[in-house]
Amino acid sequence: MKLKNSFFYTIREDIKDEESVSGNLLARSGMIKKTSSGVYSYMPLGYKVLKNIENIVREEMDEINSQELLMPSLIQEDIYASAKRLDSFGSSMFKLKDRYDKSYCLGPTHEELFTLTAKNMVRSFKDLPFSLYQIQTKFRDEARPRYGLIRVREFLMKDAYSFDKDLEGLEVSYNNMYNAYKKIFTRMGIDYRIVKADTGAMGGILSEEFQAITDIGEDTLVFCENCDFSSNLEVCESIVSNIESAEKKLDKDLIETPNVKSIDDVSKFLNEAPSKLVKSLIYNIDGKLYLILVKGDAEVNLTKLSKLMNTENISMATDEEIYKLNTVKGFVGPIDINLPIIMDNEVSTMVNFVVGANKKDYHYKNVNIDDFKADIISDIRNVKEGDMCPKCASKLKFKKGIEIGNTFKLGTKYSECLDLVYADTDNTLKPVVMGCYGIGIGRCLSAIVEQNNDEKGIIWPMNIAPYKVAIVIVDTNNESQMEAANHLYNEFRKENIEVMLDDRKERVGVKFNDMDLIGIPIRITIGKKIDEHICELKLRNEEEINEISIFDVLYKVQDIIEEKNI
RNA sequence: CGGGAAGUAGCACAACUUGGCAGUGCGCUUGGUUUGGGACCAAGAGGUUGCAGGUUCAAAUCCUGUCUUCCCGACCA
Repeated sequence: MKLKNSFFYTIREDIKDEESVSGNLLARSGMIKKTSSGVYSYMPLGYKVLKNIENIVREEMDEINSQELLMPSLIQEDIYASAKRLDSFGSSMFKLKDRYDKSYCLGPTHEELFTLTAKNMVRSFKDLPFSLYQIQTKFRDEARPRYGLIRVREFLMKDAYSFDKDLEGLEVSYNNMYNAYKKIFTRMGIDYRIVKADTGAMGGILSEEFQAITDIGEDTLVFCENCDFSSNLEVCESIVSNIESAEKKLDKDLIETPNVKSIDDVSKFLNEAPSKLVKSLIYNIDGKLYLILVKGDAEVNLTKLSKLMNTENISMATDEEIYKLNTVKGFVGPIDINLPIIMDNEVSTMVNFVVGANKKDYHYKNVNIDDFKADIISDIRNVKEGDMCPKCASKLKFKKGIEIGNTFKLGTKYSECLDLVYADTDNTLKPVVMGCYGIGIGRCLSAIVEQNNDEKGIIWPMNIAPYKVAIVIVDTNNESQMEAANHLYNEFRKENIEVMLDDRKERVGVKFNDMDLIGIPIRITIGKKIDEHICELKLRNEEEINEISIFDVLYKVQDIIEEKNI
């Protein structure tokens, strides 16, 4: 592409509306443009990057014999009713009506449609296994879009689905996909980790997430310092350690704690560590109130609580609901309260602890678990950094990540709901065993930028860059420079090397800064020394500038591209 | 959905408190001087101050409503 006479712009100052590094750099480099909250256009340069990402995905999907197709975005709403997902997606589904008042939605995910599609073909065990995928726009009405392309309401997703006759088959398909994903993210140059995750609205047997490591990540990931254990915080099992050995005091003490409400306040007021207190929270679980107990320095894990109680309908009790109970907000405790109690298993290791007295301005000291009755005792807390690894008992540490891919062993959830069955060798009808596998294309793009940038702009990995080479002409009025640059440009094009020719009538500093901002990996500068057949070669991620003969440039560039391509 | 902030030229912002010609920097146009890391001088173009209503002789400024965007939280594959 020749920059003169093309659609190309950059923005010099920070964009007020884009706080995240990736969102800001992508907007400033003229790659994306927001049209409304969580909805973006890809400009020519950004679209080239997007296609490069898509192509890596396509190549690796082809490699494992997954076939591409394309489904609609406009979908009759009742398709989602069959697997009871109208509720689980609920308000995050974009809904609309046609002129006959029939209900449609913009598809948030496509398990149902793919399952129905498979029914067109699957009759017998001989038709299995196979896998299908698409790269298509998904719509989710996010409560709060943020961080540029990372959490958006309309986004490109690669979603793949595998169809097998049994769990052994699924295991093979799943592993194929899993390995393909590893190759895909490695080729994109993303620093990622794989963690165990919640199956959420997808349902099924197993979920693993591919997480790009970055500080603005919305997920907290748990790793072991010693072994290969990894998990998303929301499903990470907590191990009970540090059983307190002090002797139990027989009598609890009622103590006055005027206006001392939060764990922090109580801890300071009594000069006791938060780990000597028990946090009492009232939750509304499926319409019924429960008292939840965790150690003072622990957090309740809603995913675990939700699984334990087998419902997604969980929220903190409202002030109104608490007001009706025989307790006072800020002084809630397990003693003499008329609520079923769900206690975290770590609380059972505590002795002589502090709880609210269900009475304004009072707490109990020296309380022990014999002083009340817990109805359910289970792991309902988040692990903390430094806690014991569930696998090897070493210490756990945290990192932040962006979920860029997710793989699910779905099992037969959808095939049973939608009657996708096959005749087995014994002529009995069995449900097809499915897996589903997603990659957020736009999120990959953002994650790459989050991980690859400096104060000057984006540093694209070779495989992703919109153009691999930028030829910068120092003086566009100089005929020999123009001629040499154009000649080189044509040479590159002949060799199918994606090249950008900066032939704009700008000062050279402007061109250098623009090429740095948009992150082109290789820069060739054609300047004064062109009369001696010398030009300059500089890599975006290195400081050094090398003078080389114009006749060697093509081969040198080919070498660099080959070396950096994965 | 709860809390906070903000909407003024393509971008970033000032003027608002105390109502009185709509401003600055970058970018853009023209001319000139420059020319290897975001040049300089001069002259210009560009605005329904988010939108609607109200108060007033007069509203970017005060009042009411509304829309939009961002941040923290809730929610979320």
